[in-house]
Amino acid sequence: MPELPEVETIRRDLERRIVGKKIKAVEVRDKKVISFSSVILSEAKDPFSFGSFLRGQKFAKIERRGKLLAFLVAGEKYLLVHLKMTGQLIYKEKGVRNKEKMIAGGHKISEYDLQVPNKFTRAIFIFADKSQLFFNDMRRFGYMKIVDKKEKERIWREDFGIEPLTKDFKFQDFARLFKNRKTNIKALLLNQKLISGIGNIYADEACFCAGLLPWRKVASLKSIEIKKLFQCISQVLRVAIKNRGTSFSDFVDATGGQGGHYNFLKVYERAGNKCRRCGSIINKIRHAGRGTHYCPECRK
DNA sequence: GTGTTTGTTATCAA
DNA sequence: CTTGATAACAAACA
Repeated sequence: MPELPEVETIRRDLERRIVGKKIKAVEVRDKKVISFSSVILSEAKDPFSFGSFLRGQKFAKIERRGKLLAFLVAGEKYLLVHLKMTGQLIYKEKGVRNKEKMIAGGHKISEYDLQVPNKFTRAIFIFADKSQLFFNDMRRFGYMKIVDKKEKERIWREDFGIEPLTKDFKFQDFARLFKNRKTNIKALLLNQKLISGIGNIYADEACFCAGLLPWRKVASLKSIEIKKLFQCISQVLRVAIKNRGTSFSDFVDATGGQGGHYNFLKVYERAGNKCRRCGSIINKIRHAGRGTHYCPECRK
């Protein structure tokens, strides 16, 4: 599951590799993952394909909001890319076998990740220098969508809450989310309209870091606990980015390599193992329909 | 055949 | 109107 650290890792990987390169061709293997905003469609004089829209253009920069990527193209249009659960963006230079980079690490990575294209490749971008970008998605939840600047900015403004790791991530704004709300900590952290980019892995990790049980009602938190959680979110996300994200099922970075954060996780996917802080056994329950990991002892 | 995995949205309830 | 809780979706794997 690519969350903020994984998507940011991909963004950085791709920015230095594909920005400025001319798009020579686009191969769409699965139309389900492609769409256009209605404004784009109404602007078009003639019906056009995804490929003909992007051909000859360049990605000028790559932005990220939460788990969503936006590739800027000419005419202030954006290609939005959401990887949802199993999406991948894998860049490959001509003649380079990504397979050779896929060494060690080993956490249940599918054999299909070892080579591109594969049967889950939904679209391929071919650049003028013969390098290629593969959009893979086993489950087909992910999407690529062309939108105009206005729509992109509306999404940036309305669909996402506070962006962690930016100057807009201020304690006062974060603490305000806890007022007059009947929900629990984990549901709040997973709500993209309140705070962007946190998914199941880092929600559990942030709660553990703060010594808080994920199902606690947010209204019951003392100011000092909210402060701790606020600091933990930044810390947990920063370290995960530094380690290039967590790979345990499908995530690979933009070169097809695994993230290095798996072995640093404190609770996620560690049920039955000893807590790295206190030595008791990490537990896992189902909360709000999601696997939720916690240490029964490490909490204030 | 069954249960499990989760990001997001749809739907219904309060 | 807002908010919250839950189901549904997708597809592969153990």
